[in-house]
Amino acid sequence: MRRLGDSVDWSRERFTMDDGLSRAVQTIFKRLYDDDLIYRADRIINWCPRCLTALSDIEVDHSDDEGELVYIRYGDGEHSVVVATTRAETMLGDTAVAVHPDDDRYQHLVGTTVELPLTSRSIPVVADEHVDPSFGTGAVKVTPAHDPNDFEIGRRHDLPGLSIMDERGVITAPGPFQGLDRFEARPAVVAALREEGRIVKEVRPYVHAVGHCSRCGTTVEPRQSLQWFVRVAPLARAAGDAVRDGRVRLSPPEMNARYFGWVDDMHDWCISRQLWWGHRIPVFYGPNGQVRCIGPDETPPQGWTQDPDVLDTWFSSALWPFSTLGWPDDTADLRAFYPTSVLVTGYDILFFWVARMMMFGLYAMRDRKPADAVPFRAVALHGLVRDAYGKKMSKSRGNTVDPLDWIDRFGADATRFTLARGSNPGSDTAISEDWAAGSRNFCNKLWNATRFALLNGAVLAPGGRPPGDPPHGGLRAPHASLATADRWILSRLSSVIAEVDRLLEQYEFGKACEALYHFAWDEFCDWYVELAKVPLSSGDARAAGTTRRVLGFVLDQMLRLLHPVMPFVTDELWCALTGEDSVMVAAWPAYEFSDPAAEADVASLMRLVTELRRFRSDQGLRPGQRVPARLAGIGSTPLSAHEESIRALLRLVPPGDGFAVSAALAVEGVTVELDLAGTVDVEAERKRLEKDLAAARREAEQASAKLGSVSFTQKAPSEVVAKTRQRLAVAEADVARLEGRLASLA
RNA sequence: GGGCGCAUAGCUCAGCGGUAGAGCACUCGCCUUACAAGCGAGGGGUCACAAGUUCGAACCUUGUUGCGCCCA
Repeated sequence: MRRLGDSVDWSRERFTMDDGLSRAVQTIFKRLYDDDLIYRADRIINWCPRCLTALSDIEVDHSDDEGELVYIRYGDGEHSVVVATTRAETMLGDTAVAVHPDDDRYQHLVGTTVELPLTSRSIPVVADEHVDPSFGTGAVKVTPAHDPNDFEIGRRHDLPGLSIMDERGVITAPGPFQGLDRFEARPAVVAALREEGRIVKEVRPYVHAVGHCSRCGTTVEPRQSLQWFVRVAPLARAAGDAVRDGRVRLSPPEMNARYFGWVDDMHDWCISRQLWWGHRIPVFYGPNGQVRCIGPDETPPQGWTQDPDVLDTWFSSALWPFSTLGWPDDTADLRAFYPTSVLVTGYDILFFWVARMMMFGLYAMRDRKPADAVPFRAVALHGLVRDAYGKKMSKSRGNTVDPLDWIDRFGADATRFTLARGSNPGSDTAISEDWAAGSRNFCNKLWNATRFALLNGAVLAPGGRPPGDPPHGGLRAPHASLATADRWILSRLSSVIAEVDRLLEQYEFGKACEALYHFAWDEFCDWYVELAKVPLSSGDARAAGTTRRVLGFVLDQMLRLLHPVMPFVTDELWCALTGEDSVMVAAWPAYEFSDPAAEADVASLMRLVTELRRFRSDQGLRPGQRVPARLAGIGSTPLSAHEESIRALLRLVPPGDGFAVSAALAVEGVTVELDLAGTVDVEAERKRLEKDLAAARREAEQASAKLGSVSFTQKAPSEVVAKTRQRLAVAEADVARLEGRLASLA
């Protein structure tokens, strides 16, 4: 972060295990406990037999794995039922068989008992609506101590839970399987059942979803145990409401659906972990079975013992927006900075972290007015960084990027700009060395542009004021001494400032970068700088002076705009340009100026120049070769003031003695007559004209087809119709001109 | 199994009712005095498929196919 130039207040670095944060954890735990929002209960939880700890729902990763589906017959003859299972060993803990109440196949069994194989037990058959009659045989084994759904069925039917496995996944049920690991017990149980002729069918491999510990990958084992929970219903509702009523804005808004889907249907949060690392649960047990939650300023009675479990790390992380500001004390920081303005984070932890910060923030600050209780007013969710082909980066794939390596090779600015440029809200970012190289090239471009400006005496008005007058306040109307090109670039600058402002406001960093990139490279460097060379070398001191001021001003503003995404180069260049201390403390651009006429004129100039360049290129003329030319009719066009610029950009020299027109092009109302010393490549020119003619004809056809439709002219908005008419007129004129030119070539 | 999203140029992505765009890659020509990590020009797309709505659809609706993500 430091090397990327992140401007953060390092003095506020915090760790969730710091004293202050621990105090916040204890405080909120006690409040929740006293409000009956934290409870301890015997529940089925996700258990990792390797980490030996409970896991919350979101710490379990599901994947489709190959397993087996085994059909087992319970009971005999009339009194038998076949159940299907992927975890055969759990049958040792079955305490019922369940069927759907409307399932005719099993009506006669409901209320009776069947014999459970391999044990000497008989278990009841119960009817439960949650059984899916279409899955397997429609009858399911019920293992309340080892399956969450079965646990619920057990609760509804008052079935006992029979625990047959210890915390390491080793069978504890007395008998031949005792002491076997769950994965050893599974085939052993199946073999024993087969021996007894109870296996009806075996499907192998059977692909089904299996939960894995997100920390170590071990297959999760549902386990009934005593754990601590947060009763989330009221907290989650408040967290959902804050987004629903607009107090917190998610960006992009498409994330709302996901967020609501989560908070509106959240299971109670299992917060106890059987790990040695973390905040310990502040609950103490007395010698006579007393239980008491101890607050941060209390001391537990002598001889009491603390609960051995620790809290889920997301519990303390959920307090981050206020625990870092000194809460529970009413500190100046808390008053000044809570609610925070915007949380920038990846969408992958919207649930882990964002939803929980919302719940705890709203709960902890519930004494404030609702608008100020939220932990942040906006959440800007960005995507994940992926490789050049959009694939997830992973060590095993070997497609990871070390940012420090890129910083060494391409520079911090290029690395940072690449990341910012690829950032579109809510979607992932593909990055590659090609992009980083492109960003580095852009840094070089800025460097060279600034070099050019300084070499040519670019200057800034005192205080970085814009060129032209009046010098202060309001919409500035540049002085009449400004050239069209100057007014054009200033007008464009103003538009870009407004656009970048708008985009940054919406966290559209990629689009903001793109806008700046094109302005800086295509408009400023490729056109303005080239146009500026004319007055700078003209010997007209006044014109040169104006150009120097505009050059300086635009560069100054541009570097300020680029500074957030390219901090180092822009600071270096800006200081060199302005002689000030740092662009970091310079004001954000707010320049406003609009000159549509200048924009139109320069657009016309660009079209003319581009067309002539195309001609030169097609004719195989070297870029540096000077060609005598006459710009006939330019006097009556808006380009009349720009003949010198046009000549400079196109290397056209005035016609001398013996000037002989060998080619003439009509563009933008000007007929450019060129003397190519008689060496016109007729074939190339014919090809060029034929291509243009085909395009013009296609254009004319499209437009006239539209206009020929009565429903179009009647129903389409009049401005669209007018525009189409104009398109047709232009296209037809082009067709006529090109046909004429082609005829004259023959 | 449920929900959400995406299919646009070789690659990565913008555009989201009115003439298909960018960066990179590619082709050609250039040491044109800020920049060869550059300059100029160019080629390349029935906007996944099929119906529908509309004067008009890459864009709206429905379905199909293929991918991705989240949750069971």
